[in-house]
Amino acid sequence: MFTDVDGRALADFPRPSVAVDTALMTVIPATHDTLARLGVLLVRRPPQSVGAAAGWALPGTFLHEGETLAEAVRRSLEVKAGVTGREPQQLHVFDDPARDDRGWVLSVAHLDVLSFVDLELLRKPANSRIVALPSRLRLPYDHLAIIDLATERLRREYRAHPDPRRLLHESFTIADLRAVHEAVAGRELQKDTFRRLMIDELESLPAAAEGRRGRPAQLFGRSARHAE
Amino acid sequence: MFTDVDGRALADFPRPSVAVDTALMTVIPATHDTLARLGVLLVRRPPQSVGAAAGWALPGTFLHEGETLAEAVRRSLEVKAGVTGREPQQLHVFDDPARDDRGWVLSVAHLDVLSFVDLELLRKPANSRIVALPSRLRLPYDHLAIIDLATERLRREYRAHPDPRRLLHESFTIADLRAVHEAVAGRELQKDTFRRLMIDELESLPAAAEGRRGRPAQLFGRSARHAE
DNA sequence: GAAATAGTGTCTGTAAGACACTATCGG
DNA sequence: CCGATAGTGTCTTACAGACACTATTTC
Repeated sequence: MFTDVDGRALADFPRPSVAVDTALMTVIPATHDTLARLGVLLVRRPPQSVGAAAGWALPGTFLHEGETLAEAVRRSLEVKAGVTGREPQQLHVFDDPARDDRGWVLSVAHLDVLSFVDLELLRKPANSRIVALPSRLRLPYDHLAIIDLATERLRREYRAHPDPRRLLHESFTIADLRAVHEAVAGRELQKDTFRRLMIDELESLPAAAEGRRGRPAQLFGRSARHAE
Repeated sequence: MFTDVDGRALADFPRPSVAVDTALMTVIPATHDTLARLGVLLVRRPPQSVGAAAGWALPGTFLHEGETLAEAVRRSLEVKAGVTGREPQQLHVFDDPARDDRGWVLSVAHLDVLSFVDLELLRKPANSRIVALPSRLRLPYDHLAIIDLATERLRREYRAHPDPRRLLHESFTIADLRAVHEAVAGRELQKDTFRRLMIDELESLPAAAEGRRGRPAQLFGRSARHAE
């Protein structure tokens, strides 16, 4: 039986193509009649794609030589959507040998997060769109599974700490923070419980929010201890 | 500037070698003067290894064509240690382009778990050893980081559920279960709290443990609801 | 009975969930 | 004053941690 050995020349083995696919998530702000919601960036698939209908997909690319996965993720976001990613995080390797009919392609799924404002300022509208989740769109390959993994990961991150991915700016009210967390969680969070859970990791600033109805809210920033 | 496109021929891109490395974890039973401890399987590195001293390492192999990562993990355990793995689980992809001086090699780290008895019955003693953790051994590549990731993952799995990786047989006492959980956690767990945490997911069997000192303990099995 | 281990009663502190109340703004 | 939003007091429930007690076996 044939078994490989560490010392054997690497060139003797057929090698897979390695791709990255990224769920670039954001929180779509509330409008007058909808709450804030989680969203994901999709890019237009090139029409010359073989074996699959043109349409929308997560941004992805093949890993280049001498490149790390995180660099490939940032490059694919830059090239496909004009967006600069921040901290791509690995989710899972999809490895079904038959998952891509163009050949043997492993895909390393990633999560990255960007604020809606940054995303809208950077992205190329002709090539990309942001869809609210959950979406009824049909996506190719394992892209729906990637979005589910990304959502789950993000929810866990946001469960016990204030805006760990920094979707908000330096100062914000607890109501702002709660709206973001509710969008990520996909459900309403009780205001008193939420406040008590987060307050320990926030630092109150010597200012209050202006230009809103009702009692002005205290502004907060991330406390030094938890700002990382 | 050169940018790849999905439809471009895959063969045009240089491809990395893809390896798997596995932390095959077990719980080393208690002896008369030591508590049960977490252990990991190491295999002897082939002497012809280039660029690194021969010694001990996690079992690993290169991914073969048409193979899934989990299959490669099982094959590497079989070939390198004579052991049949069960449910390899991905931990992380190590992707530093310079991490392996033999060339461009990505490594997908995995975790698998096997009971000590099964492991000792199967493994080839000349090629492999089981070391208790934490270990002071120097290991090549990212293998120490893999072991840390594996330990952390296993600890989370064992925090709130009875023996999810089935290191114990069908029936066991709560003391047996606690010994395993203490080995995984790396610290003592209080017996009353532990019992109350686990009891809901256990089913008491119509038998008691025999051949031990003191009051015989109730035997339990996994309750149907939580057996998965 | 003594030693050893199994199993339980119960107190305390913490924290989530829930509800209702008070506080402070614009108009 | 009213409407609106911010922020808090407090009750209930659950549960982890801790301690001490009872229970049942072997020797």
